[in-house]
Amino acid sequence: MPEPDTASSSSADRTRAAILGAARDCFAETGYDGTGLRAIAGRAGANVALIQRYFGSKEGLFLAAILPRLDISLLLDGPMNEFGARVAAIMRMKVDRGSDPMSALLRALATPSLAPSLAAALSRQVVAPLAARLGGDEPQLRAALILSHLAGYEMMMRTLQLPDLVGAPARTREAALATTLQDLVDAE
Amino acid sequence: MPEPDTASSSSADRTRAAILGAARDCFAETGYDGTGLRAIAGRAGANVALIQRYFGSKEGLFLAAILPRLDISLLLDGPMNEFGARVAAIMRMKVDRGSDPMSALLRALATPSLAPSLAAALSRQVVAPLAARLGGDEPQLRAALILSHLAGYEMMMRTLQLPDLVGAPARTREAALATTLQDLVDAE
DNA sequence: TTACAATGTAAACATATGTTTACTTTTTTT
DNA sequence: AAAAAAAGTAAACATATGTTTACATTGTAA
Repeated sequence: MPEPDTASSSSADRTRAAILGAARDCFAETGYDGTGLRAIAGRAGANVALIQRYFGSKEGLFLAAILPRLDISLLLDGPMNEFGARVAAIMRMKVDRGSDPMSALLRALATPSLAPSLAAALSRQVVAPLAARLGGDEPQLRAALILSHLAGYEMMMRTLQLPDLVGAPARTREAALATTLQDLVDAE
Repeated sequence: MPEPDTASSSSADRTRAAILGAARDCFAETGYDGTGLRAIAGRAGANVALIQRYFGSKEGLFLAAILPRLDISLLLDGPMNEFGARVAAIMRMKVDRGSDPMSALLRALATPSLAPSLAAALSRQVVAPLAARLGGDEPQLRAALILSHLAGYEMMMRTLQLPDLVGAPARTREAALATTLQDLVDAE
């Protein structure tokens, strides 16, 4: 019984990983409801039934593909008095490649059946680590508001592509984003 | 050929209105993808085929039900130096009844096919009127950021019900929301 | 009352969905 | 090499979807 949990190995692990990767791409591009299991399987070069075998259900696949990638350590890597500018810069770099977990998660926020799982994961993996780096009062609330602002910003920028936002000068837009985020970090 | 465009009248206008109302409720509760036309028709006490007759398609019904209700004049009714507090208060009152266009629209932001229509409507009916009341530089951008923040806030509060947000003291939460919004209004 | 258009109804259509079943091929173990 | 487990495949299942068609009912005008 070989059990290479994290490392990769023969066949099963390869297709498992291929399915996970294809799922991340599809969910990010067309959302949770808009993605069919056959599209994922086709993209992964695997059979549809293998999704059920390895992940139990569509929801199980989504959670397995997205939740482990919810990591904000990159955003927290540095002094917190530069948090706003740092996050704004990282957001700019991620605009091109839309297959990341952030896009997939944003598009899944509107799916009621996923809400409980996503809320718990965001609270534990995003809000909690961020709040731990915040001083002042109500760090959890302020961390949640930072997440809210980023979620709204990314949704308007990527999913909706609101012209008033995407059409604004990049420097001005990023400066405004950085200011709002930093204000939430520095709130008394 | 009676054509009572805005006013109401016999039969056809009544069921038309019933379908619109039921659509608003359903879309707000279960989202765009999660709502079936049969659910709307049943709630309206009408036949499914009438939806096609009166609104052409599911997308046509959604747009007809939501877009005309996108009105922020209530938020703009008052001095702009109290904008943040005013909006925060209004948001609190709307938490209970979730059948309003805002909930429906939030849940539809993730549906790619609706994005172009929604972006145009939000830009024209929300961002533009708000920007017209803002002084300073880049009023359009700042208006779009205000909308983004509200969208993220409402999504985390209602759809996701993020515990760090809904569990925070109401007064503190609303004060923080008001501050962020007012800062965007007053930005230099 | 007879025509005609408006309104409403029931059923079928075509398709897509997530999931399951039965089976074949490949790999590993004995 | 024979047996057993693992991995992969193809097809069916049950259901739900948006949409369309053909038909019945109602209301109105001639």
